[in-house]
Order: sequence, then structure tokens, then C-alpha cells
Amino acid sequence: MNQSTNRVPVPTLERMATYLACLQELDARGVETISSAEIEKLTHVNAAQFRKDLSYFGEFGRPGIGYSVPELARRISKILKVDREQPVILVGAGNLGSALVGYPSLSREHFRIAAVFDNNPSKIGRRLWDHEIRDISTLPEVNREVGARLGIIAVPASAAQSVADLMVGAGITAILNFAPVSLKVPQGVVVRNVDFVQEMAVLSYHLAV
Amino acid sequence: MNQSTNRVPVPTLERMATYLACLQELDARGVETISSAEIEKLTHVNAAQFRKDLSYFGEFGRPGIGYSVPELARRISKILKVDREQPVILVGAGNLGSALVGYPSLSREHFRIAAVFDNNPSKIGRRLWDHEIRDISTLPEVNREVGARLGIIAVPASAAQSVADLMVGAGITAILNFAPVSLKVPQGVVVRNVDFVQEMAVLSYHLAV
DNA sequence: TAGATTGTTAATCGATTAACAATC
DNA sequence: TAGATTGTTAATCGATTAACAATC
Repeated sequence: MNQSTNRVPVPTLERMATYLACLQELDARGVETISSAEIEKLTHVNAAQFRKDLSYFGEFGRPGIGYSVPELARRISKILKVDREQPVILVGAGNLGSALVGYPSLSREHFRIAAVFDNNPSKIGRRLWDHEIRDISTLPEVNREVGARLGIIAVPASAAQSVADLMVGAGITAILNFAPVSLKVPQGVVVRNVDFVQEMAVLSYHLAV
Repeated sequence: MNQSTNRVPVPTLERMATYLACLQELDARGVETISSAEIEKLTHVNAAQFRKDLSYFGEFGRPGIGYSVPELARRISKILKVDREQPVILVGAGNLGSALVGYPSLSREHFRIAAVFDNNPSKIGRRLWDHEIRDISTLPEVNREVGARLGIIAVPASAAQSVADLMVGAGITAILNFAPVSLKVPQGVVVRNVDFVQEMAVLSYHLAV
């Protein structure tokens, strides 16, 4: 099946990333072959779901045998485009931004923080890990060099929309947004939101009174 | 409609938290009344969806008029149980844990970090913001005093399951898990996962080649 | 009253899962 | 061959949305 003709459901994409993490772990442990039933045990994703998800992208296994762990990992990496270096720009050099820049799993999947921005004069020019914190107003010119298409927004809610606008103007087409606001972006730009408070609120709902 | 007889869809709960954030913002701006159509403009959630979501919990508006912003905010807070102080324990005093402890929005919604744990001897005893980092092995006894039912896991994937087990043993019934693993927990314990790399991978998929 | 907007039903849409022929 | 497991179809399940009577 063809990725350009058939729209892949977003939940499928999320699970593809989950499968990949699982396969990389198995590969590191030297496991060579795995069945959909075993994937279900490890990820708690239904085996039929797993096979259906893969079917959006092609055929990956051998009936009666299962899937080659390293091959499947390689092919999913390619599908998700995490098999190549991907420059990312980050706006917001606060605690969260700092944690993200230092987050080792991001670089492990070839996401490379290429520039860090803030609008706070007392932060601009200082260092965050091995990055200089740059003036937000230089974002367009910096990204002309860097060429990132992925952006991370780690600023307060009140500033998020204007940062998004700036990013989109500078050629960013995919945004990970940590601010609790619904961003307005043009067609063709993808946004995913991460909202800790929302997550905690959903958990809170489930507490016994 | 009754929350104990009818299971509320998880997407509805997530949106309820979104509505609440939006209403609090409106309330702060002094807006007194709002219609579902205006909520759609602000949150990009379909107006019928909004009304349907609320219908799981009762009646909140007045036909022809709309919804009282402060009243609806108060009632959603109560439904999500974010109207009261909620103690939370956090394990993992790394960069991410540190960012979470310092995250102001959590306390704004009455989530109070009550204790921070780590297993690293060089961290134990040190301070993180205004918390002493405690030995993970003391978690059960500390939580006997603290009485938290919410826990946050901000440790590497390899340690996450054992931390989860420890939390569950200490009375935690809801876990926010930042480690990229599928936790096994007993019936009655709720887990929500936040996985930055997964989010980035989904965005990466959408990039043009 | 006329106009606006709710709460809810019914229709639509899409995602999950069971079942099984194909195949190693 | 017999047993295992895939890829895919069809059935099920659940979530979203349009439509509208009820009501302010």
C-alpha cells in the first residue's frame, strides 16, 4: 500500500514510533526475529493492530516465521524519517527548554538541536549546554543557514502564537508545542501539543473521591 | 447523565482539560458568557463536540444564551478534581524532573509536588528548588505521610517499571510516565505516557522528503 | 414574539479487532 | 507435510458531527 495515496491514521503513526523503540531495544539485546504476538506482549498493542498498522506501509514479515528485528527497525526508521539527521530549532530557554536540549533520547533518534532562541535579554548570549542562546528576532536569518523544518515551542502560552508565526515564516513545517494553547497555523504545517497539566488533569479525574 | 454509570471517553476528558484552560483565560479577561461556537473558534474543537462532551456530565448552559464562563470553569474544575490541592510525588531528579518541579502551571492547577526521589547517591540529600531529594528506597514510608495518589516517573526507561511497582505498592493509583516504555500496572491504576521522541517522530513523518 | 443557542438523537465516519486464506 | 504466522477482509466498536426540537 502507498503512503501518498492512502492517509495513514495518526494513532498508527504514534504506534509506529512505539514499535520502533521496542524493536531498537530488542535489537540491542540481540533478538533477531519477533512475531506480532510477542510485540503485543511487549507493547500491549493488539497483534492484529500491529499487523494492520504495518500494512499501511507495505509487507514486512514472513508468514510462519515473523519479522526480522533489525530489518523492521531499519524500515520503520526510514518511514518515520528518523534514519537521518534532522535539525530542530527550539524557542524558550527556560527550565523545560533546557531539559529538552539536554534530553539524550532526542539526539539518539537523530534530532539535532541546531539553535536555541529566547526573547529575554538577560538570557541572550548566555550558553545552554553547548548552545548559545540567540535573540528570537534573529530566528529567520539563523534558520536560513540552519534549514530546520522542525521547531519546538517551550515558551509561556501568551507568547506561543507569535513564536509559531515566526517559525512558519522561517520555513518550519512541523511544530512540537508545549504551551497550553491551540496554535493557528497555515495548511501544510503540522502541530503536536504536549500539555503536562492536561495530562495530570486526566489522571486527576480518575482518582477516587 | 451519570459519570459512574456511563464511561466517559478519554478524548472527552482531554478536551475537558482544554476547555478549562480556555475558560480560565476568558475568566481572567473578564468574559462572562460564551457560546459553543465561540469555544470552537478558540479551541478548534467542533461546537457540537463541545456540547456532546459536556453532556456526559450534566447540563451547563442556557439555550439561546450560552454558558456562564466562571460557573462552567468551576464545574469543570470540580469534575476533573483540580479544584482541590492534590499531592504528587515525583521520581527522577534529572533535568526533566527539575523542569517539572519548577513548572508553575502545575501548582496553578493545585498539583503540589509533595516529595522528590532519586536513586543516585550523589543527588540524594541535595535540594531541587525547595525540595530535598530523597532516597528512592524511602518512598513507601514517605508516602505514608504524604498520602499522594498521583505519581510522576521521570527516570530512564530501564528503571521505569521498578519505579512504577514501588509507587503502586505505596498507594499511587495514577501515573504520568515520561519513560518510553509500556508500564505494567494492576487493574485500577491509570497510566498516561508522555514521550517526546514519539511526538517528534510523528512530526518527522510529516516532513516532505 | 423572533432570534439564538442549547442538549440530544441519529447518521456518519473512522479505528480496532477477529477471522481466515495464503504462505513460509 | 503439519504448524506457525502473516497480510487483509469483514465485522465490530466507538467517536465525531449534523440536525433539530426544546427553551431561553
